[in-house]
Parts: sequence; structure tokens; C-alpha cells
Amino acid sequence: MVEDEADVLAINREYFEGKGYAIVGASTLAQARFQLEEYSPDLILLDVMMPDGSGFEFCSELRQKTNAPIIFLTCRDENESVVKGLLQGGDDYVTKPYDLNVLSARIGAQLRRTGVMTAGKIELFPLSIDFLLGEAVLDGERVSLTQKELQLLGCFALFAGRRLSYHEIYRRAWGGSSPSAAHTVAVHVANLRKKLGTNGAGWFELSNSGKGEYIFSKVRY
Amino acid sequence: MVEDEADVLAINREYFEGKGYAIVGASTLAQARFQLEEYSPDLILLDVMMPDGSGFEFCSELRQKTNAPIIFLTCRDENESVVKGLLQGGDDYVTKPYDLNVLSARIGAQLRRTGVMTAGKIELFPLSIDFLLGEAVLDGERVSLTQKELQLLGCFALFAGRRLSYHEIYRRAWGGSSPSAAHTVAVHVANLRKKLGTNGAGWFELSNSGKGEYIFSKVRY
DNA sequence: ATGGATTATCAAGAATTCTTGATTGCAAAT
DNA sequence: ATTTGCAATCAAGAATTCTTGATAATCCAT
Repeated sequence: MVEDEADVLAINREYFEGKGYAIVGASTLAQARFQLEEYSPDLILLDVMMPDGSGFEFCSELRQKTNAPIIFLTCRDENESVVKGLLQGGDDYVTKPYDLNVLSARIGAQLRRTGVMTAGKIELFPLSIDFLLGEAVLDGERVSLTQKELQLLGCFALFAGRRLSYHEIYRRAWGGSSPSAAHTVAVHVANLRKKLGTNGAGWFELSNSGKGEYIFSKVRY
Repeated sequence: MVEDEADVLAINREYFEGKGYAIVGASTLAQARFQLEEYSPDLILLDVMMPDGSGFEFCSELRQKTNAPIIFLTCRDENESVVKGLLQGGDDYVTKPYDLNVLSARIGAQLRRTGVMTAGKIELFPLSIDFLLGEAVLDGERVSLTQKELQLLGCFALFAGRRLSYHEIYRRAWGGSSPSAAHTVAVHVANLRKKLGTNGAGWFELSNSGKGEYIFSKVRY
């Protein structure tokens, strides 16, 4: 939390430490830079008006060093200020005075998206693809996948409900193109079907349009 | 865009279509459900007060069908309302009347995070790991990686700047544990170093603490 | 300096995975 | 009914990848 007012920092610290978060505070941008060397935060709360500079410019600087979500905190409620912050690489913008529960909820939303919880994963309830572990979990059941199966499924999950041509699939999961792309893809699709169960545990359907396109879609809700 | 007021929808449509977005409108929740079968949106704008139900409850329903970011639009500016929306699975909350540029910026921030652009990827400038293509791009240079190298690097990128024990790495990239975990990890680390260049193109350093821990950190900004 | 512990490197066999060819099945069009 | 085009399946060789063992190098403490 980059915030120059000591009491604001203290209030936040108490609230969020109570929620189980670990907070590292910085009361100047210089200190924030220093802290960043030591710690690698999962999320950054950034006051826009700091004694030694603008939070907006600092945001650009931060983006070079970390991809942690940045939430601006400020009294300035002008629209252009919000736009500027978000364009500068910020992820959210909260105006003071704010309700701690609101801030907490916004933090939760950001962490859910970008945090350790979901990075390296693609979620499409009840399917979860974990690229770090190299496996998928479908409706609670773990399925170990090979690299190509993983890539293929990732591709389908990403474009669930949309038509994907052989060519497009190959381009995304293999890169480039090949005369035997259709055949290769078909074989891996077959393997995937075998592992997921032809009908994806009753949740998904991986069908072929008959015109060189596959479509992966949810059939139950 | 789920919005019952036709003129609001029209204004948004004009603005965002001008920006190159494709907009599908729904003036009732029933219609929205129907549209969702036909299209698979990249992002959902959801009015909270709809004639045939509450947007909050619809949000929970939506989360079963799609993982697209949901931005609530509403006149209600009470804190608890914001909290409710975000806890219900929403990603952002904008109160009417809103500035179109602000909304656009918030949409941009969400898409940057969750859209097709970054899913299946881990970004840590200037390193980008692409799990769908099975490769990493380091400072503009493409490096083809095997599955284990990809998992390992993903793990490091995710915990950049922090100490990671052999055991922790193995648990995250292999799952479980093994008596030869340290050895196995060491070999793959060596392979990774060979491919990335020992000093990660001058940007990163993958060092060993000497006490069974690796640390992957950025050395230039 | 020396010994011990830890990490790095090299190599090879084992295991897995990928691709391709051959064949079968299916459905629409003739 | 036959043909034709596309999709699905099976199988096997080729290629890659993973693991493990052996060995060398490094670092720290004594």
C-alpha cells in the first residue's frame, strides 16, 4: 500500500491484516521502490497524490517491474482522472473516502482474476485447466493430459461456443500451418475425447460441424 | 449489454461500435439468456435493475455459463450494493450516469486481464509464457520449451522474486513429491538456463540460495 | 587448505508423446 | 444404390522428452 497519510495506512493495515492479508506500507514513492525490491506484492494499492511524485507516472514505472494488479486510491473523482489511471496500466480506481468492504471486494475481484489463484489456469466451470500441473479437472475429476492435449483443450475452452477451423486450431496450438494439420488435429481431438469422456462428463460437447470446424460447447448449466 | 432502457442501449451501441466492438443487446433477462446461447461474449455489461429480475441473481446464473468479465451498471451507489455485486462474481461496478470514456477504460482494463489476449499466458515483462503455443518469448526472442520447462518457468514467473524450495517447485509442477525431486528439478533448471541463456537475456536471474531454494528475479528494469 | 554438503553438468536408457499412414464409418449429393 | 468427401479410429515407427546415475564443480565452515 503506497499511501502517505499514516493514519489511513494504519486503518487499512488493521482491517486487511484482520482478513489474513500481509500488508507492506510505503509512505513515499522512493520507499515504495525500495520495498518492491524486497517484496513482490500480489496486488498494489496506490495513492495518486504522493509527496514525491504522481501515482500515475509511478504506475507506468511499476508496470515494468510487476504485473500485479494496481488499484488507484484517490480523492480526485474526475472522469478523466479515472481514464488516465486505467490507461496507464491500472486495473481499478477507487475514490476516497471509500468503504473498506467495497475496497475489499474490489481487491478480491482483482485477485480472483490475476492472482496466484488463477494464473496459469483457464477456468470454464466445471472445467479447470492447469498448465502448471499439466492437468485438467473436470467436474472434480482429475485428468492428466499431454502437452498437445492441454494446448488443444485450452484452445477450445478459450473459444468455447465458437466455431474453430482446423487451420485456426493448428495455428494457435502448433503455430504456423501444415498440410497434414487437419489429420493431426483430428487424432489429438480423438485422444482428448477419450480422456474427457466423449461427452465431457455430461457438461461439454466437442462436435464437428462437418465443414472443417470444431466447436466445443457447454450442454448443461 | 443487458439493459432495459432502449435509448441507453442505443447510445452505448453507437459509441462502442465506433470503437470496433461488436455489441449484442438484451432488454430483458430472458432475452439475455437466449442471446447467451447464440453468442459467447468476451465481456458482459449488466444492468442491475431489469424488468424481469435482479441483475445480481442473474450474475450468479451467468457465472455458471461463462467466465467473461461482468461489469455491473446501475444507479444504486450504496456501498453494500457494490460489495454484493462483486461478491456475486462480478468484476467491476459502474454507477449511472457514467462517462463513456470511463466505462471504456474499465472495459479495456478487464479485457486486458481476462480476454483472449492474456488467457493461457503468464506475462512478466519482457518475458511472456504462452501455454497454448508451448513457448516463451523473452525480450522478443521466441524460445520453444518442453512441457516440463514450460511448467517450471511458469512457476518461477508466478513467484518471481520469491524463494521457492525444491519441494514447493516439485509440488507445483509435478504434483506430489518424490525422493529424487531435488535432482529432477535441478536437471530441468539446467535445461531451462541453457534455453533462456544463463542470465535470461540480461533481464532475469535464476539463482540458487544454496539452501535448497531457487529464486527467479528481475535484474534490470 | 580441507572436508562436507550442495548444486551443476553430462550422458544414456526408459518412457512417453507425436506424427503419419491405412482403414473404417458416416452422411450428403448424384 | 453409388459415389464422394470428410471425420473417426487404430496402429506403429519416429521423435522427443523425462528420469536417473555418475561425475564434476562450487561454496561454506572448520
